[in-house]
Amino acid sequence: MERTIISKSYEPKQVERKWYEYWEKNELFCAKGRSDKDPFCIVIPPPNVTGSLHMGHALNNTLQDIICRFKRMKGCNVLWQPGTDHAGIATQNVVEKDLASKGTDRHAIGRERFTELVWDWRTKYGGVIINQLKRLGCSCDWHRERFTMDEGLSRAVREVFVRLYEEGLIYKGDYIINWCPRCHTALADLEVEHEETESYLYYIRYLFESRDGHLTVATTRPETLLGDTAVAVNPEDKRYNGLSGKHVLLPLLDKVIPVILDRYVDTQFGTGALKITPAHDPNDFAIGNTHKLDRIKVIDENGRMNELAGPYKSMDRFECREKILGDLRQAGLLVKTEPYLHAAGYCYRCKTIIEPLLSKQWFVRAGQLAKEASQAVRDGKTRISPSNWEGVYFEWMDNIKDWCISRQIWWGHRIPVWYCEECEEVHAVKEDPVVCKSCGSTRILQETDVLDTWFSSALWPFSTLGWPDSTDELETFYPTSVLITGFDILFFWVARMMMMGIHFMGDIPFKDVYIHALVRDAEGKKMSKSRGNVIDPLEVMDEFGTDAFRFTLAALAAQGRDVKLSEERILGYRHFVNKIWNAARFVLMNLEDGVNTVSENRYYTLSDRWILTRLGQVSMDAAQAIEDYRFNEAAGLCYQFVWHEFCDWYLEMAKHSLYGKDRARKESSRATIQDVLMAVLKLLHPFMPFVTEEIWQKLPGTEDSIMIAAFPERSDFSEDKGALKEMELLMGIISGIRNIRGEMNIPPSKKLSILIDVADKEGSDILNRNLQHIRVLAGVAEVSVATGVSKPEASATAVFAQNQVHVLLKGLLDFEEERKRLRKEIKKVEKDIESSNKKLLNSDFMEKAPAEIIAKVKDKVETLSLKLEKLNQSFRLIETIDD
RNA sequence: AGGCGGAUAGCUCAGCGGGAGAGCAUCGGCCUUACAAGCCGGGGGUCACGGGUUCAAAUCCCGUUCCGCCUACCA
Repeated sequence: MERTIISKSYEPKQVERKWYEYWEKNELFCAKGRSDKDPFCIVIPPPNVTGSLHMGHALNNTLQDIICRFKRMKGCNVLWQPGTDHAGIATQNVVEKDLASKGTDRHAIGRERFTELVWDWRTKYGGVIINQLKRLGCSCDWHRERFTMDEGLSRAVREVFVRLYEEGLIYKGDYIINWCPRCHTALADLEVEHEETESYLYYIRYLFESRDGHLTVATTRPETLLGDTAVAVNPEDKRYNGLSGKHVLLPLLDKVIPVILDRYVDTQFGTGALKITPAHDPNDFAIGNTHKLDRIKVIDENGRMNELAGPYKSMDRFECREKILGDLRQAGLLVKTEPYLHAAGYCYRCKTIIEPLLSKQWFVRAGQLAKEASQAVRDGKTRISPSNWEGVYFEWMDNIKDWCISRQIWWGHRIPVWYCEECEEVHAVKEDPVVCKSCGSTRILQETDVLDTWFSSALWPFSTLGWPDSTDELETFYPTSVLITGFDILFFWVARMMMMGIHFMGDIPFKDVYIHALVRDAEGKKMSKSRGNVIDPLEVMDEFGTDAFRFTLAALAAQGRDVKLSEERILGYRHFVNKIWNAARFVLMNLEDGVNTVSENRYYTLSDRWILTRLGQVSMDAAQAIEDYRFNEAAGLCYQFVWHEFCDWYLEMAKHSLYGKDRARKESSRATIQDVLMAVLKLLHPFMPFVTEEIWQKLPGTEDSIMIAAFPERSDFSEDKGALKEMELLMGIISGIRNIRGEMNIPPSKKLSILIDVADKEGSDILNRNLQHIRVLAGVAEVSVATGVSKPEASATAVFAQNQVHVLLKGLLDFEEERKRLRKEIKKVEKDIESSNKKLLNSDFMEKAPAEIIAKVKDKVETLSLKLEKLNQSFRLIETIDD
């Protein structure tokens, strides 16, 4: 590797691609099927093949990568299992759109040709998101990349389907489902989005069969009255006493339908009379079942009225609504129309209004599966954090409904069920059959529906590891360590993986689930294309660099809080990246001429001992924060430590040795700043893989990637409490002088003379050993340290602990300024003392507060009182002096 | 409708029982040979409002207001 002085600022673009290729080429992301190391495994939430990297992906995968890189450096055999999801409806939509632009459609070219085209599309574009993840630095084991429709996963899907079918956990049944007339498929309840929609509530008169009166019902969907098979009222509703057994005439069709009683009806809403259309409304369907009503389907799969709609046949559902309203008006049956706001269901893919339709669909019986999945979390086998999501999970699991798994599209796993046309036998089989197993007929037809996309992703944690075969990977990595995902797919995906994993593997799919926040826009809105409020992560990476972007995401990823991304914040962290770059530049410049590493007879200065101690502490704290998924805290610790301790104090103090005449110290210091920098790089690497690798490789003696370096441990650094204490004093004194300089507006070019009145021998030794640091860091020319000196008249004074620093300002001191400054300080200290004293005078506090708190407060008052006394002395001395 | 979360410095947000914090912005002083994407210093907050628990509340509990999200079968 080239070891030259590096440029003044960090240029991410040139660097990122280079190192990613290097990592891949050297197989640093590869996991071992068998290994002595502790296994650590994350399965990626597979992005849709149609996907393009958005903020959600960026956050999700950054967090995963941080943990994976961290665990690798901690010595684990890490498998980050990547792959993509075939995303049935989404992908089919993309290809259909393409066909439409060519003036054709899927029906014209047929199922076989169409799926071929989708596969072609996938080959051509399916890698886009993968490359974007690489851009983000994701350290997935790409050799193991899987696709939910590849051969192995398809085999797993069939195995699961057939076994569930044989166990009676999959069935086909009549049900009212959410139908998207545009996508032409059933949608699960979860795939329906509810949005407040302005509509009208129509009051329609249903005459009694005897024509001696009427009932008025309120509805938002008058067109469905064609399929009405009853009108329901609440049995408790006094207005409708004695209606039991009566019949009414369906308006326009004059069909006789019964009035039924059902407690479901809300007496407060509308007129308290509810029309029942079992074939086109989920609630009506349920009521229809209890009252054994006919189900008359009047709207077809295209959203048009069918032959049962009589005169309205083949009209569009909305067109029909207008026509019916007109006819009702004419017949005098439309009583009134009120504007009405209600939540209408929309297809989550294409935003078409959902039509509840009666149809035959395949279902997974979810009850028992959910119970076990729920229990596993109650037993603590799988922990969900932040823990409030456990409640949400239980709520869902305990009220679960059967899962509609069939979709009427062509792209997906075709349901492995064959119908025999001769004996009407139904077979669910793993291998495509040639003849009917029962009667031997060759006239067998496969089910045309495909499975819900989530069916295959539910198997992801074990299907990707080789199931149903027994493999080393399953043996080593199942259950996986942690699943990291957004809460938006807690039900879609996490819950179902739990059910399937427990059922088929006999064990939970992951030990931890970490639910992170959603990235939102400035108003807290979910970013979405349709809203036009997306910030493109690729553009952000272009502008600020990937490391800055990743660090921003980590720093903002506080548990349980949404991330509202701002460019300013990213800019701030780009500065941080640059700061690291320049710290490295400084180290490299000092290493350049000659000796690089001194391993023996190292001379450790105070600042060396201090920074090494701090490194141990920070490394431990940061590691623990990552382990606990407190990414923002880990990032914050690193930021604070690297910038304000490593750069601002340590490197500045190291200059003394580095620029000094003492050859041995100089070389020793060179070695130590390199050691410290290397530890800092390792600490930061999980967050900022690129810049840390770039610098790492420029340092002497680093032929291997930083990826395989060991993450700093506390035990790597000796803990020197004395160094912490000494530095505290030194920093306090220096800060005191700087504060006076700042407040007095004394430019740094003006060197100061100071007199330090030190409390004890120990302090005086410490300061005397470090006079040079005081000179350089505080801009002091003359300094003397003594005990019990009196304050020179023309001086400004700072008090730290029990020490006083007098800055001599002969002829310079603006006494009024200094009085102001001291008064401010005195006031602050007095206020502090007062509030603490109040506590000490409170007998309840003294009785009930823990001893250590009381001791702390006492100690504080004592220290502050001494400080106050010294400040007052200083103040009195100049109190009456005029300029 | 129910559930969940939020309200802290001008802005974006940490902190969630014992000294009000960060980044950005702002003000003052500095081109001090790693970094002006920088260095040094300062100012700025009845921690939404009202109650309560506690020796002690930004932090826990109840209520109010305003915001956001999720779930839901009021046609």
